[in-house]
Amino acid sequence: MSVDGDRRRGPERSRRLPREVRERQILDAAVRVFSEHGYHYASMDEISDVAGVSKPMIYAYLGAKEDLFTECIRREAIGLMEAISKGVRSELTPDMQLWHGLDAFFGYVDDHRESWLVLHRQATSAGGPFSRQLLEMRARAITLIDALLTKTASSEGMDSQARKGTEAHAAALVGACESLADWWLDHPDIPARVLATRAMNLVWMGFGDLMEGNVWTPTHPES
Amino acid sequence: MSVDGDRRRGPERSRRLPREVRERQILDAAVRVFSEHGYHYASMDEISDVAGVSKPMIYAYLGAKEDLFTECIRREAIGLMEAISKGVRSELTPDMQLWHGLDAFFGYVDDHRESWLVLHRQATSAGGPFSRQLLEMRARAITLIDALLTKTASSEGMDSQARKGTEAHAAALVGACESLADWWLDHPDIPARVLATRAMNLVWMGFGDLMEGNVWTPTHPES
Amino acid sequence: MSVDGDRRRGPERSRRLPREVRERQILDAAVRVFSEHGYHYASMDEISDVAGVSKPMIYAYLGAKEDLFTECIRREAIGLMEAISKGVRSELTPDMQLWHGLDAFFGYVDDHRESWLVLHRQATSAGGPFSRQLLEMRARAITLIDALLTKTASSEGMDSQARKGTEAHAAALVGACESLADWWLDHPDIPARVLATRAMNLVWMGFGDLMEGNVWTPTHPES
Amino acid sequence: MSVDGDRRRGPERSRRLPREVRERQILDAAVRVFSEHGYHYASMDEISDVAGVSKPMIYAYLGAKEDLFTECIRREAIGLMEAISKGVRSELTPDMQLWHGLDAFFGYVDDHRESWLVLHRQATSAGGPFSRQLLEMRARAITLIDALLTKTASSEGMDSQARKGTEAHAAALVGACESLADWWLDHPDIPARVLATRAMNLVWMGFGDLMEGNVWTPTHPES
DNA sequence: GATGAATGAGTATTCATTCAT
DNA sequence: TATGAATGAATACTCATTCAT
Repeated sequence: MSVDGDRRRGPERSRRLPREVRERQILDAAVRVFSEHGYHYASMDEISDVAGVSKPMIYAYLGAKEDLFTECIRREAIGLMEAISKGVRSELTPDMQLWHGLDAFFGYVDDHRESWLVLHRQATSAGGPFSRQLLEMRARAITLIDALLTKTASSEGMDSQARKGTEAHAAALVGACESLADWWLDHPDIPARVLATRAMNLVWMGFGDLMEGNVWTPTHPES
Repeated sequence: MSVDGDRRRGPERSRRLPREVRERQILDAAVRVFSEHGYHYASMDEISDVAGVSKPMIYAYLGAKEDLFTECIRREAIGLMEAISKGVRSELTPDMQLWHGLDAFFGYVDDHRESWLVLHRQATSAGGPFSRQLLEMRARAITLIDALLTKTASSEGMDSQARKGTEAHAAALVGACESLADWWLDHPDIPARVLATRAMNLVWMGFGDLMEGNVWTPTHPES
Repeated sequence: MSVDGDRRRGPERSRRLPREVRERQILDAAVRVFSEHGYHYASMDEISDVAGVSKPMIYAYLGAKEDLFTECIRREAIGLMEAISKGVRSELTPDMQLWHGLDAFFGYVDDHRESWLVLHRQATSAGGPFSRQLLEMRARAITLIDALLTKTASSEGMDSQARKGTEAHAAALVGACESLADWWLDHPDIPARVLATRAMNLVWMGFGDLMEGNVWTPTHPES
Repeated sequence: MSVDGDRRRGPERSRRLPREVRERQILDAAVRVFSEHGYHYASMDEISDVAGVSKPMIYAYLGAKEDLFTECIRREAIGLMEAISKGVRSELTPDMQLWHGLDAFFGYVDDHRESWLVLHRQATSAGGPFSRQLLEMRARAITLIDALLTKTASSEGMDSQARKGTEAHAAALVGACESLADWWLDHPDIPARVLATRAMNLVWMGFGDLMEGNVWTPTHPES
């Protein structure tokens, strides 16, 4: 299948490294391979090859293929959530929190396409036990957004009926962002910030407003 | 692996059926099995079992596993798009077209969970050659929505900058609907119509409006 | 494997033919397919296709694949032997009999490459039960030649030691002719008669004589 | 299919052998099985069984069935050609070179029936990509003999017409030897040397001479 | 700590062959 | 007579996983 004779190798297979380093090597390789071929078409052989480590090491350090994949997702999910969390500072107003969160999200995806691919494409549908990891992250994201929306809503005295819908609304927003990120892969010239703005408008203004020329913009644009 | 000893069988293995019928049987079984286990964990053995047909028939009629899966996607994608198309009648105003399209979408997903699972979850990430089929359908959906949005925009004299964004907006909407449909799986009590309404509001009104009590509703609610 | 979409078909699948005709149709197709792909790579499907007859017919008329192949060999072997026999008329002197036999052999191979391929290449090594059929034909040929050689030998008072070797000599001659015929496939410009002459010289004169300019030629060259 | 319940096993399945050794074991087993059943009827299962090695090892070390078979042919062809080359020492006169070459050939076949079977029977007709390997060896042999004949011919002032025929003559000789070797399988009592002598006489003297009592003999008969 | 050697268990795919019509 | 429909049985090949060193 993978015919490339000059198999790119990872680190020059230096010996006797501390466990911590090895683990990172392996995970890096795994993310790369998983993002390239998908969970099922990725073989432990290739991962060990790319990592510059023998297969038994992988099993010793990170367990079976499933565990390895799960760990990949976990690591990348944490990375993504951390990036987002950094943006969402609690001293900001809800809408600015949301804006910075979106901005951080698209910025992260921009910088870590492989991570994003693993998280979104592979993890979603790799099969059984992985979705959970992913769904949890998604759930966290939805909850986060839901909280923001709810806070806004209650502070502005939103009627109770609309309030009920915030969770669904948050789910929709997450999906919209994922979809935008996907769509982005085919339109790579667009800067991250533009996408973030679009997502923000989608949530905040709605298409109806857009038509009337009401566009949301960050009040204090940065950098 | 598959532990159910009393393997459920499909049709009572009646013999000598015309090709057309068998093909449908097989596709039905395939959709069922693929939606349940995912592409990779689905085995031809189980599919043939569920279809009540021997494996050689499957290969004779529908080709290798890849072809079979592709055909599943194709059939379901067509089904979904037809359902939607039925809603989007061109004599309606754009917003009503959009509304009926969304309504049809959620209605279809409600009635054909398996089909939706195959289309959304499995096909997205099954690996190589399948995404294309899927991406095409998605692209068609995006184009369709884009057209609606653009028509509205131009008829209402939208400024050119916002008009540029309609495709991304459409992509976001598609993603949002997918995500809503997914989220729905965990909240099955909500009626399809409610979701459609929410999606419509998301697109049309934006959250800002929602907070102000501006809620879009179909002018002529039906049934 | 066989990708030719416009699968050449045999006779226009006319119906209700007498058994005899059908059998010939089938055998013709079989010889063609076997000679092209070899016994194992030939599929009953392709044969039935080429013959313009459904598979059950083949089984009804000619039995299983093995039987079919055996019958092919039988028919072609008979054809070849008959051609040769026609040349070897008993009223001729032994050397002229041999000469005409060789001439007939190369002439036949020239006219029936497919038959020859089936007989020589496929039948030789197709595996178990076929070689017999082939070996029998070969044995008949060897016996025939042996008889000629022996007759010559005894009529010329050959010493008994040399006489013992005639069978091996005959075997060698048969092999030499086969090899020549094979070699011929790569040098198709050479006329059949030239090869026959060469074979004759090989047997009759030996290389030593050839060097001395002793060349055997048919005394009465024809047409 | 293979009915011998008490499947003979190869080496006592000793563990942890270096790759080189395993490869030889596997090739030995493969030659044995291929020579016995032929390429198509030989199953990888049986080969792995006979080799005392699991199938994955075979694939890891020697590749797919085709590759394995090709490698068998290559190894055996090299063995045969080396044996012959040892006999054909360039300081000898051409006829003695030829004689020793023939002697070496029949000696080798005598000692390695299985190898010969694989080379001659199976490789000839196994189907597609193998014949090449074989045909190359054959071509080498023909060229070798052709060179010998040509050298003799030119040194003795053979006329140009006869000289042209040496390649065909060589091809015929190769075929004759193969045929003799085959025929030998049914007459195993005959010593190799006798066959070599007969082949030599066939080439060198021709039947005509034989009848006159002219027999070629090695001037310095050995062991 | 690190790995080359080794395998069990599974899966897609094919093909000769035979009913039922 | 003639065939489309149907299958049992086999086989090549792969991959995650684990010893023995």
